[in-house]
Amino acid sequence: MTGVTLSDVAQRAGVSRAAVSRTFTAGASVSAKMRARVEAAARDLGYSPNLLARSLTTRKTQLVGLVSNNFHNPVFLQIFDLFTKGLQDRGLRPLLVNLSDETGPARSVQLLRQYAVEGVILATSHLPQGFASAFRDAGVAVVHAFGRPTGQTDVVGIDNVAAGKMAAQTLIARGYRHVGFMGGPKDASTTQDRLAGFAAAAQALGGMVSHSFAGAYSFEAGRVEMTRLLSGPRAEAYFCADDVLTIGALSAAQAVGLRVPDDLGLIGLNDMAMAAWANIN
Amino acid sequence: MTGVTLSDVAQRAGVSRAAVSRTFTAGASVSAKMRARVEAAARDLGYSPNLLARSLTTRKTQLVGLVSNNFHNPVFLQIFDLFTKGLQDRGLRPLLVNLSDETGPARSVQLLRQYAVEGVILATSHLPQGFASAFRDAGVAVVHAFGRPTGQTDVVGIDNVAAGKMAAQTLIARGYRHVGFMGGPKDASTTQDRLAGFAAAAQALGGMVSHSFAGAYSFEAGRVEMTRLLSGPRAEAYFCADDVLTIGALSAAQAVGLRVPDDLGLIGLNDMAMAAWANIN
DNA sequence: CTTGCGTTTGATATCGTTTACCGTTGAATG
DNA sequence: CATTCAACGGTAAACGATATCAAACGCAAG
Repeated sequence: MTGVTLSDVAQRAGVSRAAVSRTFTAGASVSAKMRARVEAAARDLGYSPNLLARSLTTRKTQLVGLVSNNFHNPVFLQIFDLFTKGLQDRGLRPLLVNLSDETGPARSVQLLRQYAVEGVILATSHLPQGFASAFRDAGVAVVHAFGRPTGQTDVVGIDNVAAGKMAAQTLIARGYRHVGFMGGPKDASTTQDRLAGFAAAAQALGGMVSHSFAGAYSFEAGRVEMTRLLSGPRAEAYFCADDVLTIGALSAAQAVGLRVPDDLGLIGLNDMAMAAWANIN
Repeated sequence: MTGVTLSDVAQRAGVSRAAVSRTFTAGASVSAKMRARVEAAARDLGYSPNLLARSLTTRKTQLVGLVSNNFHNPVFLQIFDLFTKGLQDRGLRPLLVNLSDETGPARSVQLLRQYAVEGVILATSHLPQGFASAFRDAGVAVVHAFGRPTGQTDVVGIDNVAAGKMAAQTLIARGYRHVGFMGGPKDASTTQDRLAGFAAAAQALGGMVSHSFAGAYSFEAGRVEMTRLLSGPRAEAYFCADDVLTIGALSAAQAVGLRVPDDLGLIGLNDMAMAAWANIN
C-alpha cells in the first residue's frame, strides 16, 4: 500500500490538513511559505493525493468510459490510440470496456455508473439498444463514435452518406457500370447510410446497383461474403464499407484468380494505416 | 448525476444505512425479509453502490492499469482484447494508459497510484527505466507482458530464446544456410533473447549468421530495414522478430522483385490474426 | 496606538461507504 | 417458564479528501 495520506503530511509539516489540501488544489489561497513547507513534507513522505477520495467531495472523477465491441478490426487500434491521447491531454482517464465479453450491455452500464465516469465514448459499430439512453438518464455525457446524428446523442464521425456518394462517383468515373455495395452488419447505421449514399449516387450516374452485407467488420466476414458474391453473377466493382472488409474481399478475389483492379474493382473506406501497405494484393 | 445514495435507500426502506450496505456486500448477515425490503427500495430508486466510495474503506478499487506504448502493431489489439476480457472475467477494470503520449513515465506512475490501482500490466516492448520498480515500491503488483523474467517482476510471455532457436532450426531445415536476424528495437529484451537463441542454434547447425535491428515493432520500420539489408550483400533467409516487422520486410522484398520463399526466406513471430490473411505477399 | 481590511489559516461538517461493536430479538433448550 | 445463544440490526467511527466559515494575522492608514 502506498499508505501515506493527507494527515501524515499535515502532521509532518506541523500544519492543518486543510492547509495540505489547499497546496494540492489549483487556485487555492496558500502563502508561499506554507506551500514550501507542505511540499517539502510531501516530498519526504512521497505523498500524492488520492483522486478517488477527492472525487467524493468534488464530484469529479476524471474517468471516462471507453467502450468498444470490435477488437478484431485493426483500425480500432488507431482509434484507441487517438482517443486515449486526446483524453490524456485533457487530464481524463479512459476506463476500457470490452463489450464483446460482457454478459450484457446493462451490466456495463451499471459498472461504469458505479465508477462514476463523467462521460462515455461508445466506439461501437452497432449501438446496443438503450445503451446511450441509459447513460443519458443517469446524467452521463455520451459520445457515439461512428454513430448517426439523431439529436439525442452527440456523435463524432464522418458523413456516411457523403462517403457512399464519393465511392460511387469514383467507381463510375473509372468506367465501372455495374457496381456493388458490400456492407458491414446490416443494422449498423454506418452500413445503412453508406449504402444509401452509394446507391443514390450510382443510380443518378446511370449505374446498376446491387448490395449485400457481411456479418461483421472483420477480415473473415469480408472474405466469406466476397467469396459468396464471386460465385454467382457479379458486379464489375464493389464498394466495401470498411478497409478490413476490403482486404478480406481482396483475398477472396485473389483466391479465385481475379486481378484487382483489372478484373474486379474494389474500393474501401477508413484509410487505416494498413491500407497503405503495398504488399496486400 | 445519478445522485441516489445509500442513505436515500435506507430512508426509503426505513432501515439503517448499515443494513443497506450489508445487503449489497456479499457474505454479510442480513435476514431475508430485510434483504427483500432493501432491494425493493433500491430498485425503486435505481440505486447501485458507488465503488469509489466503497474503495475508501475496503481498500479495494478493482482497478488495474493497462499500460502500453505500442498502438501501431496490430497484434496489440488482440492483446488488449485478451487482457480486457481476462480482467473483466475477474471483476477487474482496466484503466488504459497510452504511454507514447505521456510527458514521461514518472507521470504515469503517479497517476496510476493516484487512482489506487491494485496492479499494473505493462504491455510494452521496452520497459522504461525504473517503471516497474516504482510500482513495486508503492506496493502495486506488476506484470510485465513480454518481459524478461528477472526474479524482480512477474512476467507473462513466451520463451524468447527458445523461439529464436525454433526459427533457426526451421530455416536451416528448409535448406537456407546464411540466415539473418532482423530484430525490433535493439535494447528490448525480446529482441536480445530472440537473437541469442537464434544465433546459438543457427551456429550449432552450421549456419552463417548476421543480424540487424529495426527501430520499432512496426510495418514501416520493418520495411525500411529490410530495404536496407537487400541493397547490400544479403542472407538467404531472415528471421524477423515480429509479424508486423515481417510484413514490412515482405513489402520490401516485393518492391525489389524478390519472391518469397523462392528468392528469399522469411519467418515471423507472434502468429497474429493478420498472419493468416492469404493475400499478404 | 488604534482601526480597518484583505489575506491565510484551522476547526469542522461532509462526501458515500464499510465495519467494529453492542443491544435486541426470538427460538430452542432444560 | 426462565435461560442461553445465535442471528440480526442500529450506532458511530473510520476511510482520505474538500469546502465552508470564522478566527487570526499582517499591514497600511488615521
